[in-house]
Amino acid sequence: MNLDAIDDWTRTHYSSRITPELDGLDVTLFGWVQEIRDLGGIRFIILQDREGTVQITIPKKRVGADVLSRSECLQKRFSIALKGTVRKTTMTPRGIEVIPKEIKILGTASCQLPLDVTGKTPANIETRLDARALDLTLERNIAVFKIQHTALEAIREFLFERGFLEVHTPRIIASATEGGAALFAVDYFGEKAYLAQSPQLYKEQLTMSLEKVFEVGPFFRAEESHTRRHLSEFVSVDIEQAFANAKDVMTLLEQCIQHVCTIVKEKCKEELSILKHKLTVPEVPFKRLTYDEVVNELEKQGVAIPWGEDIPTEAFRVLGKLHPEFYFIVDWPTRSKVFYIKARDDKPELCEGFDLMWRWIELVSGGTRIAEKESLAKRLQEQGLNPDAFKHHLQNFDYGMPPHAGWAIGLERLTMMLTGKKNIREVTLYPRDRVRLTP
RNA sequence: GCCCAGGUAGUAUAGUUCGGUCUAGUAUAUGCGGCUGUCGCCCGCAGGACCCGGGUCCGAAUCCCGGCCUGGGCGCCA
Repeated sequence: MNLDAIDDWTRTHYSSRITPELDGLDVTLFGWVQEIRDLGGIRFIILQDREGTVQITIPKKRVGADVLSRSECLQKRFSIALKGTVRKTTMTPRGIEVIPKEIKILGTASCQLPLDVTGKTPANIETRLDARALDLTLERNIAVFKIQHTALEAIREFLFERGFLEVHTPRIIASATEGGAALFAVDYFGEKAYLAQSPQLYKEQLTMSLEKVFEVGPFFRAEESHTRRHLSEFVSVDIEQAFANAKDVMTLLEQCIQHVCTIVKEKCKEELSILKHKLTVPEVPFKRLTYDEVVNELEKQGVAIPWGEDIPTEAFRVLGKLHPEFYFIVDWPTRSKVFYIKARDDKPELCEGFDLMWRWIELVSGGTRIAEKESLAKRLQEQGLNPDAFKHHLQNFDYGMPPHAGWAIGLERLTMMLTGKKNIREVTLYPRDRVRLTP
């Protein structure tokens, strides 16, 4: 098929901007054919773009020969441009339609698509991810990522206003930053290197200079996780603040979460309604449960956890039923948290780390960090890590490391909360997990 | 890594219990034809599938074994 050139055409309106008030106006639209309904003498084409759809109506006897012949060639997912006149009508749900004067065919598509692009015949997640670029054209999927975008915009706005600087730390690193999670190895000019699992040590170092920093970026965990809430590559929203402790950053966090919910609820009404998701703006402060309280609550529910142990998923699910919204878990046993979390001065067996839970899912984790070199080296050893591997990090503690604290939000998990999606891969454009490396 | 469940047209499913009218049904998608107000349009026609390999049996989509793939759960974690 011969394709048309765009020439000097430019879009005048997105589909969603066509309103009855524009009756009689000539517009130029760009987009894709989503659906064709041909009734014989009249043909309806649903034109889709990023913002929605609009009906193009072709009364066959009343349009030019060129419009007629081009419209006959159209198939689903063809990308097209058209110039036409807006017409107010009572015969479409939105009260408008566009009568084309000129159509350009800019791109074609195969006739048998791997997914139903109108979204009426739903496909399995596996089929959808295999054809993810096409899957993402569905209105309900676009809605997810518009919400994610809006959430991120709200977070940035919130942090900028409070004087945080956005930074970028290395993704390629020489050794483990946290010890625990497994790393992906990469070849770095013949040397062994790793993909970063977290910006933790770098953002801590930056509190010495930039004081308040945040970073949004992908991190990598080579865990063999096989769940609806884990990815091998995920996006973390990390902050770190000098001259602050856990209490300070917890207040910051709950305000940030509240702000995000407020903004998303306000700006994404349409998207939330497409997803049929009710978002409630949480009240602050969030509940603060201590580890001991949690263990006691769970015991009453018949779930026993030996003191000092981490809380297993099954127990979190029970906990999520008891606390169906946001809640912090604080005063964790020191030995259950990563090495850089500061122990309490009064009770060293407890630490100043916290988790922000949403129902049963860990959404954020953070805490006051150890700012003193000897304590940090000691904790490294206690956790079975080699302080020598961290000497580049440790030496910075000789140069004026301020007391500091911070947290990290799992962006995809936050998006799950905001959209009501139950599988993290739904809220990831191109998810990477134990078994998926493509597309 | 461990434990469950499952693989049927492009997509989503019925059928598998208890092997035989299954020549594998349905919806949607696709192709062709018809239709001037559809909006999950409608009507007619057509083509399109039992994951792979082995076994049991007169006979396997169905039972058995092995493999591959997928989904979910656990552990780990955000």
